[in-house]
Amino acid sequence: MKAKLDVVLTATIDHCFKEGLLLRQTLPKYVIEIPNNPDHGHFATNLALVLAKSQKKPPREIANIILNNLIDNQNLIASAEIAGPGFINVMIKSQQWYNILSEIIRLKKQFGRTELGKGQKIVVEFVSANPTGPLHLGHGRGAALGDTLCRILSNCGYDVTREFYINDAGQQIRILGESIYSTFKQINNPDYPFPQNGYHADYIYELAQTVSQMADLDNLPAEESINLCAQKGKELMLNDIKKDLERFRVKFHTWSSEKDIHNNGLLEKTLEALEKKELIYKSDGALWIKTANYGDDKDRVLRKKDGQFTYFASDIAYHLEKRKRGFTGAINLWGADHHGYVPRIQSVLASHGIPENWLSVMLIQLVKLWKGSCEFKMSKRSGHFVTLLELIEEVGIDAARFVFLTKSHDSGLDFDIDMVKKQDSTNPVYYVQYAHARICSIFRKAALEGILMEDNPDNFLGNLVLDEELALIRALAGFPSLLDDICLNLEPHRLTYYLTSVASMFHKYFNLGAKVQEHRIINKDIQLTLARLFLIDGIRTVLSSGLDLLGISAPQKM
RNA sequence: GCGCCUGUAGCUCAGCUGGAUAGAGCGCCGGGCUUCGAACCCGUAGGCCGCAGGUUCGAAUCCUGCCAGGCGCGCCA
Repeated sequence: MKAKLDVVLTATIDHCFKEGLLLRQTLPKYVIEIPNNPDHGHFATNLALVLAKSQKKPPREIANIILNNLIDNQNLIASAEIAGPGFINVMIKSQQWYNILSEIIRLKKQFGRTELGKGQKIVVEFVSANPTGPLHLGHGRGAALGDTLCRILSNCGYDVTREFYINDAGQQIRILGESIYSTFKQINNPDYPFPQNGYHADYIYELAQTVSQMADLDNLPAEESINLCAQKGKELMLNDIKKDLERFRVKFHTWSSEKDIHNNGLLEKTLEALEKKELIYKSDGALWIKTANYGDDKDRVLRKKDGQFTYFASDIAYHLEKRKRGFTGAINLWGADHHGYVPRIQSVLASHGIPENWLSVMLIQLVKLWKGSCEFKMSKRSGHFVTLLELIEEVGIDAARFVFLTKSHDSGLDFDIDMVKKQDSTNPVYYVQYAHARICSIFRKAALEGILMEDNPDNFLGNLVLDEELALIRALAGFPSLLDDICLNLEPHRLTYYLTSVASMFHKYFNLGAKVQEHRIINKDIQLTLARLFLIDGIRTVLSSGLDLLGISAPQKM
């Protein structure tokens, strides 16, 4: 609808240029927005305000010229007026809104699908937890945000690949092996030394139990046992991670392994290519890459003096490989503690002529845990953390996802454990789900009363004349463009606010019937009843689609 | 010291990318079920949008400088 109105405005301005009513110029940026205050119309535009300077006329005068020359071929506009300093407030004809509701009812869950990303192939890398321990709350936030973003991108026509990058090549896997092995040895020998920086936690003990049943750790050479513990521990951990993610309704298409990059020669090939581009050099016995020329603070080491590759080296290979796989765009969801790596990796991409906007990095600020007024410090090494699994067992998947998804990713998140535990019926997710269940219940009631739904809504919708009804239709109409906005700005959290607001409008509307018989959805006037049933059917469709995109269930009863 | 993020109601957070009277949930106080689901609705109280300048018709939003908090600045992973 906004787009249709924009057509009207540009046609009008064009007309004014031709007639010499306005000086010909390129249009400055203006907005068409939905005003907070319903008195300001369905849409408001600042077009006249932004034109004032270059036209050298007062904004209200320009607004007047525009309104006197409106080219409204599609017959959208019911009325339009000038307000305040020069806003143009526009009311759209009710019939236009009925048409949209009719479309929602016809399209059902297809409504809201858009083609914004048509032809674009993007890879979204998220979670990417080290397989050295179970997923904790921070991973949960990344998982919920990444998964929902992927769902919305797919909905909007993007071809999305969900990817988990496994850091399975470094020192931390070695430490995992040592921790498991030492824990095993300590069962019979409490004095057996434990590695410095080792992981102290219950899950290590469980891994030690499992691995010791798979192999005779006591009679193998220590080194061999440690390798085995590392290998098996990693596999078991990764399995757990996959299981937890699936439980959390998060799926991946590809699991990309850092170790593979080392083993399959990709790293060497990448180095050769960098060499050809004269991007690397040797210094102090180490191998360096010139990132400083492309926006980084300084050059970085690829291979250390001791011959080991840095984490950054495989990261470069990984990202350049992603580019080669033909993606038109890439999105990484990283913990905010990795923000220092953004200019680093961007500079490597820049050195290959890859534009900066090819890779978007969403930095997810840390989740801080509180217990009452005390901060609950999490650490894998100390074994002191709250796992994702514990959270979903405590509050349920729907509630957990909703909490993560109501926060913007770049704002830190304080999570009070005690609050979360009691967030059963006070969690806002139930508010949205309740609206859906309530609508389903009304349809059950209607069926009991023998009301038969008609196929074609168009003969009935004209009965919807209450402000609340028209406001609801307008809110539903904004669903597709909201989803597009979310894709363009990478802001999945906005969907939760939208759904909460639609649910709120519905609950208010429903409650009108408590006081006034005629305002009930099922009432004595069958024509009106059918119209209202069509309306709430449309609401149900949008709520259900929206909840799907959040990975949250839309219950028929609760 | 440098860089990124944050600072909005008692608490947790939104604020549609510069718009008109700044919002929600929770919490507090009060009201509403003999008929469509009270997991709901209605009302009251609660704000120097961290502070100070600047940009303009117009600033929570953009710019500069401070203040406070978080996180990073390795030939660690």
